[in-house]
Order: sequence, then C-alpha cells, then structure tokens
Amino acid sequence: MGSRLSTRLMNICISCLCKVQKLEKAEAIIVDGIRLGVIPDVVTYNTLIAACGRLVCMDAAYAVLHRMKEAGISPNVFTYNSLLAGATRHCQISLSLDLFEEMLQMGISPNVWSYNMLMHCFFRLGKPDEAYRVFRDIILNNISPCPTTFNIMMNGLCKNGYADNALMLFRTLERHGCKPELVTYNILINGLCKAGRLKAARRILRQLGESGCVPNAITYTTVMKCCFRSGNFEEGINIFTEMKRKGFAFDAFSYCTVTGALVKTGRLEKANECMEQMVENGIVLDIVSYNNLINLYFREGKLEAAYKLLDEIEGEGLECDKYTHTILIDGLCKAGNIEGALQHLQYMNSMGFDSNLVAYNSLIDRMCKSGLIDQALRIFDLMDLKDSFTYSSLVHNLCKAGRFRCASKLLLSCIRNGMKILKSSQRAVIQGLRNSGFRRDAGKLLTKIRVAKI
DNA sequence: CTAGGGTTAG
Repeated sequence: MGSRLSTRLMNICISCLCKVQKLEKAEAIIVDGIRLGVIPDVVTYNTLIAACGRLVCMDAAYAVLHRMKEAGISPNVFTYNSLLAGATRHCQISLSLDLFEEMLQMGISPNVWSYNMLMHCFFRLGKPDEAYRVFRDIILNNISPCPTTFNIMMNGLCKNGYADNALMLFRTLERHGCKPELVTYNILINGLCKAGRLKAARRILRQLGESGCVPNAITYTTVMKCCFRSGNFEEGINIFTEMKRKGFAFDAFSYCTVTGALVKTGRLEKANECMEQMVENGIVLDIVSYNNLINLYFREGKLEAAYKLLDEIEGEGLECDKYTHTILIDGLCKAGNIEGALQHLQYMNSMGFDSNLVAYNSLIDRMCKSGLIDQALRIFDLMDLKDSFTYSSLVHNLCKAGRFRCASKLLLSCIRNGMKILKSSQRAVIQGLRNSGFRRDAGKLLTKIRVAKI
C-alpha cells in the first residue's frame, strides 16, 4: 500500500516535470525511484512516452516503451494514444496508422481519443472519405464523441475543400448534444474565409459574439488574415489596432500575419517596425518568423543581412523548410542572380521537399522577364507539377515576345488540364494571334477553349 | 494523449 502511494507521488512528480519539459530530470527520478524501491507503473511510463513523443522524437518514445516492456508492464490504450499523438505531431502519419492497427492486434480497444487521432490522420493524408468512415464508426459503435471529435471533423473537412459540409455539420452540433467551443468557431471562420465564403464566415463570427464565448488572439489573427487575403488592408490593420487596445498578447502568428501583409503591399518600412516590435517584445523567433524576416530583407535589398539570418537558423537549432528555400530562390531571382537561384533549386530538390512548385514558378517568371524564355521552357518541361501560376507566367511572357503560337499551345494544354489561367494572359494570346494576321487561328483557339472547358 | 491562427511565385 505504501509503495503504491509512493508510485502515485512519483507519477505526479513526473507529470509536472514533463509539463515544464524537464524530461531528463523525470527519467532520473524513475531511476532513483527504482533504487529506493518505488515501482513505476503503466501511468509512469505512459506519461513519459507522451512527453517524449510530443517534445522529442518517436525514437525517444519508443526507447521508453522498450524499457516499459522490459519491466514487465503491458501497454494499454493510453500508451498507444500517446504514441499515436507523437507520431501524428511529427507528421509520421503512416506510423500512426500502423500503431492503430497494432493496437487492434494486441486486443486493446481504442477509445474516442484514438479514433479522433485516426480521423485527423486520414484528413492529413487527404482522405476525407476514410476519415468520415471513422466518424461514422464512432457514432454507430456508440463510442460517445467528444467536442474535439467534431472539431477535428470540421477542421479536416475545411482543409480538404469541404467547408460547406463543415458548416452543415456545425448546424447539427446541438442535435448531437454538443455545444460549440471557441475552437469550433475559429476553425469554421478560418475554413470559410479560405474557401472564399466571406458572408458565411461573417455570420459565424456574429454567432460567436452571441454565443457567450469570448474571442481570443487566434480569432483576431484569423479574421485579420482574412481581411488581408481579401484585399481589405485597412480593415485588417484596424483589427490589429483593436487587438492592441484590448491588450491581447501578441505572438509570432499575429506579428507575421501583419508583416506579411505589409511586405505584400510594399510597406517595407512599416514591416520592419513590426518585426522590430516582435523582437523587442522578447518573442523567440521560430522558422516562420525567420522566413518572414529573410523575405523582408531580400525585398529591401539587404542581401547580407538575409544571409546572416540564414546562418543563424541552424545555430538556433531550427531547420530551414520549403518556405525558407523558396524565399531564398525568389530573392536570388529578384536580385538578378538566376544562376545562383538555379543552383539552390537543385540543392532544394536534393533535400526531397514535398513541393517546390513556387520556387520553380518564381524562377520561370524571372527567367522570362530576363529574356531567357527558351531556358524557362526547358525548366517547364522538367516540372512534374504545374499550376495556373506557371502557365500564366509563361503564356504572358511568350505573348510579350510575340510567340503567339507557342503561347496558344501552352494555353490550351493548361485549360485541358483543368487549370485556370489569368484572364489577361488568355486575352493576350487571342489578341496577339488576331493582330499578327492569324484571325482564323484565334477563332479556332476560342472554340477549342470552350470545348476543353466542357 | 487529440483540434484552431502566421511565412513563398504572376
């Protein structure tokens, strides 16, 4: 009895240490405890596995799992949920799916948390149908869904292009005996904004006001971003000011949102002030903040300062992401160093990022503008993924160079691939063909475009 | 233990 009490005490200790991220200390206490005859139980190990998975890496979590098994303690549903959470956090989605499978094979019944994470994983993999099947299983198997179940569902639907379905689900919440939380509103407002459903987003925002929930900094940042995205710059800044007046603590998210908008609208001076404020307020720069700063420096032509920051990233124990590389490539392009941009693109490709589309687009556009259209076309052929940016840029510049037939071919293949293209680029081709004496070709092209659209 | 906001190209 006494020993069980001390185990519980030890677990409380370990839980606290994990919360303040002192994992080594927590591990040391377990070792000391064992020496003093305090036996760790399944809760002890689960706490540590959760913390390792969340704060360190999956290998660390597995190492604890290994020791747990050696101590003769069998994993339970909490163990697996902790592992699932860690794997999902580190974007190891297929590992998460394997873990879920393994849990079933071990005869451990998943609980609602396990299903929540499984749903989340399917959404992350871009498989909303599978996620929905899990959701139905929850309902059909009489596992009571919790508010988070609905939040994950709505967020996943939004992220996978089904904002309307998320809205529908939102309207059934009460029927499910579930009251929307602030998170729920934030998810919906963000999802609807990104889907361009501004009116619906505004309705939800009003509903949030009537619900008795109090908006937080996330709500404000979301709405602010939404204003910037829809070209409502002044209104976005007003929200920024209101946030300050209401005394919200600004974090990297809000500063970066504002900086991004300032840079985009060419207000570099103001952007600089904003970033300075962020640093003065003692906010530790994360990779997104670095990306913002580097982008700003490139725009200001402060190349040396930008490079210095790039060096600093590694020193801070951060890792450059695809945005960092894209910003660098774009910056090199804008500085006229196409050769350097190409080299860095090759380097970026060797790192195996999931997407390099924007970097390619930036390079192609800059090459075209520098009169290197044929080189740009060769790069175009190397791309395995193209979008409307790619086509608009090439078609536009081919027209400018008077190469309307080539532009016409590209335009058509763009539309046949089901992609949009800037209206101005499209007009340029038609007009160009007409003006250079190819009226019939212009007519034919128009017909083909109409057919392709059907 | 799980969920929400920020950064790149015309």
